[in-house]
Amino acid sequence: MRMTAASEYSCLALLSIAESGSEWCKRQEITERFDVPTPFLEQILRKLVAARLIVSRRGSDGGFKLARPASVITIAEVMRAVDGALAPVRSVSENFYQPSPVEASPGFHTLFRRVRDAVADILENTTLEDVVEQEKRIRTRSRKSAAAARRNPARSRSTREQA
Amino acid sequence: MRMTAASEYSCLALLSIAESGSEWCKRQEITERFDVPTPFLEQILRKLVAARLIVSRRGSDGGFKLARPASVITIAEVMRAVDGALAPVRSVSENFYQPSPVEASPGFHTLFRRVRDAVADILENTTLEDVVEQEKRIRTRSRKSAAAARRNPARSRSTREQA
DNA sequence: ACCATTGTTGACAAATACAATCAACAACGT
DNA sequence: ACGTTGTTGATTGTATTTGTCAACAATGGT
Repeated sequence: MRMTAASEYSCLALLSIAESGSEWCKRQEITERFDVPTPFLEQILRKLVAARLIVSRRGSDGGFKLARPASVITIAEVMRAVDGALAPVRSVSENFYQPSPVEASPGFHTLFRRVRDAVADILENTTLEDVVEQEKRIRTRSRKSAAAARRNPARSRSTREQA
Repeated sequence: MRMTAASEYSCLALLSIAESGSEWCKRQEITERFDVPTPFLEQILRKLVAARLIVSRRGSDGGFKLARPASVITIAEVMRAVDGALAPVRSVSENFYQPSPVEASPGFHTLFRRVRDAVADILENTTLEDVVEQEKRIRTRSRKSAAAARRNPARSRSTREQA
């Protein structure tokens, strides 16, 4: 019930690219920031280009940019482009249907359909922009709490959790 | 983002076993009903026994029974016993935590955590009994609609969907 | 025109996980 | 004792995942 490393990396790559804004984001920026094996990242970026989520430019000032604003790229699209179906079993997939054993059981079929819908509901309604915003908020918050911790170490979260 | 064939089969196996009630359900019943490769089913049943979800008895009147009432076996337990984590990435798993790349992004980490919670929420709160009940209801309904279809083929669902 | 930089492509290889199989064995009921 | 049924461990084939490589193509700067 899990996604592949490739789709994890693709998320991180898109984060870097999104944060680069109108600048061309180089592969190297991504591999350095997130420690992704370079040639593996190549493949992943290829898929993202093929899926028209990003565009690329070669040359000394080349790199990658989002093909459309982050606000209209859903994470569901990303996952589908890289991993395929969102559904736990192929037989309940909307976009990648294939027969599978659970079809023999209406009860389980319904259940897994609900799971698929729950996952899809989240990922369809979360855009890359949402994630970038969330990312900013959390980074700001942790800078603040780090500052607070320096002022008063006794009350800080990490100190408490040592206990 | 999908579960394995093994956990699909394990669901079907548990359905058969649950429906057998206090009777011992034989392996053969399961393989015949759902067309599961027999020796593969062995392995799966082993895991279910090891996870103490079912108990077994050898001998000419042997077979498998639920280890506890279907009403206190959640599908989440089943999936964990056979497939491991419910989470899309190991780093957001409650029961099978392991480091994984997305940890480098608080934004995505939060998102995938939400996905995990949504899935867990469904599977933790659905018992095997719920599925069996659902199964009965749907079978009754389709018998009724089959009867209805015989009375008035023009309005039946399957006829409409041919269009 | 040339060069360094950067992305593109396709093929390839290693590692892992998945799915399936088998044979010898152990318990149980009659 | 006998047949039935589950148990165990080892093993195998295959697909997928993950990672690598080398040759190539475009771009910008000099």
